[in-house]
Amino acid sequence: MITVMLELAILGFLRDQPLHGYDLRRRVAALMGHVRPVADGTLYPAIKRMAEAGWLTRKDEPGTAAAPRRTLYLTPEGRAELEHRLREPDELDISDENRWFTLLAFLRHLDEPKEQAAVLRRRLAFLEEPTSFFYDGDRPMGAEEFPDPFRQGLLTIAHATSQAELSWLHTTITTLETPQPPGLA
Amino acid sequence: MITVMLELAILGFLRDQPLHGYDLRRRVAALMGHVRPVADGTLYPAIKRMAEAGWLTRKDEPGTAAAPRRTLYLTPEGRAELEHRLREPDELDISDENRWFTLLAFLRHLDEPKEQAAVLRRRLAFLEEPTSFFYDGDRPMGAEEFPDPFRQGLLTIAHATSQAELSWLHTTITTLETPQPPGLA
DNA sequence: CAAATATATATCGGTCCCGAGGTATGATCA
DNA sequence: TGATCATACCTCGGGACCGATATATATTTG
Repeated sequence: MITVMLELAILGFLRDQPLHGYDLRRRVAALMGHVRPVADGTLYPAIKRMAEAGWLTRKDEPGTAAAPRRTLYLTPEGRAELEHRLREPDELDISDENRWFTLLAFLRHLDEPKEQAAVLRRRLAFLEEPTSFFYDGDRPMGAEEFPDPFRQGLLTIAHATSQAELSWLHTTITTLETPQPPGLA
Repeated sequence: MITVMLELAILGFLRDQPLHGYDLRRRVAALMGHVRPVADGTLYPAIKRMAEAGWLTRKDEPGTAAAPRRTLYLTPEGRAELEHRLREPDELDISDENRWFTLLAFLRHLDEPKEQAAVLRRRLAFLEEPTSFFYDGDRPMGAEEFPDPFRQGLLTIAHATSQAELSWLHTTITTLETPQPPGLA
């Protein structure tokens, strides 16, 4: 599960600029450290695996720093992979919440506002499904299942979260789909 | 990581009433299925492990249903373990968000409102720390790190979530700590 | 009547992932 | 000058977890 988020983050950061592993580690920690910490024993094997898949190349740079660095460059294949993963997210559900946030963090790498809006619309469609969250089948999980104030609180918080995201999605999609008058700055 | 949430849920459900494994499975799925699905290969070993730890006992009931049931009963040791875990949550951070919600779902099992409020206060203290979420050390992660509208949206949603929880915590703590006039209802 | 589905419990192989440790150098500080 | 820390990369053992599978019966559906 972490692999999917981590690989997306690596592809996204390397599209911004070439980085060496240690630097990448810092950025990944800043992005998802509080949500899901990533260990060295996960990061470095991921880099190796992705290099073998041809999504990035490694160039040794001895003498640059304290220890020998291996700078990582995104290949055209890696760039294509990133864009594929942004365009065709295969899961948008709650159990993959972290993954959705990671995707959001790199959605700017799809150049077309129309494409960006299309991805947001998919998330919106998912959130608006009555089967999404706190539903069991088609029956909402309400009073009976959550009789005490603490479970009620859980529902309250979940509802507020979902409302916040929905309203953000609506305004952002509108903005993205409003055609920009050409010739302006 | 799932172990902690799952065991808490099992202890909590069994404090309500004895259940057999399949029933427990349904309830666990209803509670955390959308957040984090739990496989059979995780649930049944957990039951076994917890029985060996002395937190629950199993009683075979042949002929009750299609297949032979093994009804699960919480032992006094299991009950003590549950209350210990509710009273002394060792982690309340974001990476353990699911765990916090699971704890909330069973907090009613601490009988004293004062004790319930104490746990909420700890969560409140954590959320109000400036080092909590979207902070890197003591520097808030703001404009520079999240330059595009999508990362801004991430911040917006996270902020709304946190505000919703904070306001709920404040009112609930106040209610819990308001002494009930004796002799009513 | 046959097939499919739901009930019900459990094991096992294999993968994913983390924590700990290993290696090495430059910088900082007492 | 010696200790300690930050930089920098990587491996390995082991535990947690999932998916698949096995088994067996009652009920529903075609």
